Amino acid sequence: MSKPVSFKIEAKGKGNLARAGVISTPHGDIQTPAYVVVGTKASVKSLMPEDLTQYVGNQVTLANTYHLFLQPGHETIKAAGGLHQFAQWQMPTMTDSGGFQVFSLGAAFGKGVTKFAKGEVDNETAVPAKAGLNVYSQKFAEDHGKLCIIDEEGVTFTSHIDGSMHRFTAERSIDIQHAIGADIIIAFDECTSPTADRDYQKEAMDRTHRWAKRSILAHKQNYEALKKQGLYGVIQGGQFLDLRQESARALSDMDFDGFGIGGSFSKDDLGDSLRVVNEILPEDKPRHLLGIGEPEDIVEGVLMGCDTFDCVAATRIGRTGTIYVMTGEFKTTPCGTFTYPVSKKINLNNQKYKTDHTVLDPLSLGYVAQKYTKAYVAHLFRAGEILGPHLASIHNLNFIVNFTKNLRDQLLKNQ
RNA sequence: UCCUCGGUAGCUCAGCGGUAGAGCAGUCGACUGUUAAUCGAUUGGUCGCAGGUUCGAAUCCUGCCCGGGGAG
Repeated sequence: MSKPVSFKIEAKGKGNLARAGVISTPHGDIQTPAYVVVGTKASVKSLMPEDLTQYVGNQVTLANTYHLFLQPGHETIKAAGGLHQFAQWQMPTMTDSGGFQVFSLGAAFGKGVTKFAKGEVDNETAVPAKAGLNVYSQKFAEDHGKLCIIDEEGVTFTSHIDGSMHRFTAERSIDIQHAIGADIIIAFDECTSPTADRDYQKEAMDRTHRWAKRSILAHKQNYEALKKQGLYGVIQGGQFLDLRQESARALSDMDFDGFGIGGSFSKDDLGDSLRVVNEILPEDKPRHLLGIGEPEDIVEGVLMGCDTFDCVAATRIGRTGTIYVMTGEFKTTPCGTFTYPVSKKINLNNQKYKTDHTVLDPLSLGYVAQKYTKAYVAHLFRAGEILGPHLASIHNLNFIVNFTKNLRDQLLKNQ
């Protein structure tokens, strides 16, 4: 039986691990390197799927198992004919397993910790743990300091929506992802905190490996799903390179269709973490870097052998008025493989943009970037008009999708 | 004309004897497998005016000015 998800390399970087390729899925091909747009609740916040195809230009979209399980429920999506049909996502799709919520509702809950260690944890910008929570979840959070608890078998969550209790195991996550029906599904893992020590990273990694084996078994028991969906296993190990390598070796021996590289990183050695992993992973399978996606991180990721990237940054910062703009400068990577445009983030809420009648980004070819002015979009944000977040999100996604595509083009051209 | 309620930050208001606070707006910041149209920080005021009582008044008293409501 041929695999529903396969990967073919078209070009490689010289003196590094970069590669351009094609991931084939039942809903079409993904030309890599590629940026994966995040639509957690089967919705890219504020965008229609038509906006994606017309103005963003992404090839693949990712939803979240935990969120869709809680709302509207995976059975509802299955009854609708699957995620593509339900959300009108007419392109390849992925679902994340819920492993990130083990982190965001667990170790990171209310602490302002992100999966990226950047020096000290800034408690001042931490999201209040109980912000907007229902009384049941508040009680759970008071008792446990978080909304999810891990054990060997899986994870017990209290819903952040209504406080109801739920249990995720490797098998359960796979079952739910089968019902949702994305082309690429991801084994249930534990996204660890960068504040966790080595002992804990090792413990969590080993547990994730055990869950990985169980995920494969669960997947292979569903023949229908096996024909339509590819399964990725997730590398862990945190900031510890030897653990990363151990994780890569363990996962390489398992029958996955591709790999996610997850967990926490330190800003300084993201590249090293990816390199040591991708040197070990089988070359003929796609590698997805989970949740990383600032422009320079993507350059680093591609250079170190990653094929796809998803990140909420573009839509999250866009929704509150920050956009990527190109500076007009270019940088070339030390190996000479890539020359990429230097970008910066500007906050349209700043006073100076009230009267800036230049377009969002004169250097971009994006429709929104060329069509609408900073003064106009700044006005929309001040006025609380929903069109502001909408346009800024489209702009940022278009920027980062093309930024990533440009790296692919360079690999093909320099072949 | 009388009665009554009120006049505190740009706006809406809290404070009612120990020299002022909140929300919003304004200004700035953060955001990396979305608990996020979110979160954080921060600039604004001789408390309508003039007297008085008091060690001390936004707070009590008197007068005046301005606004809402009522009576005639």
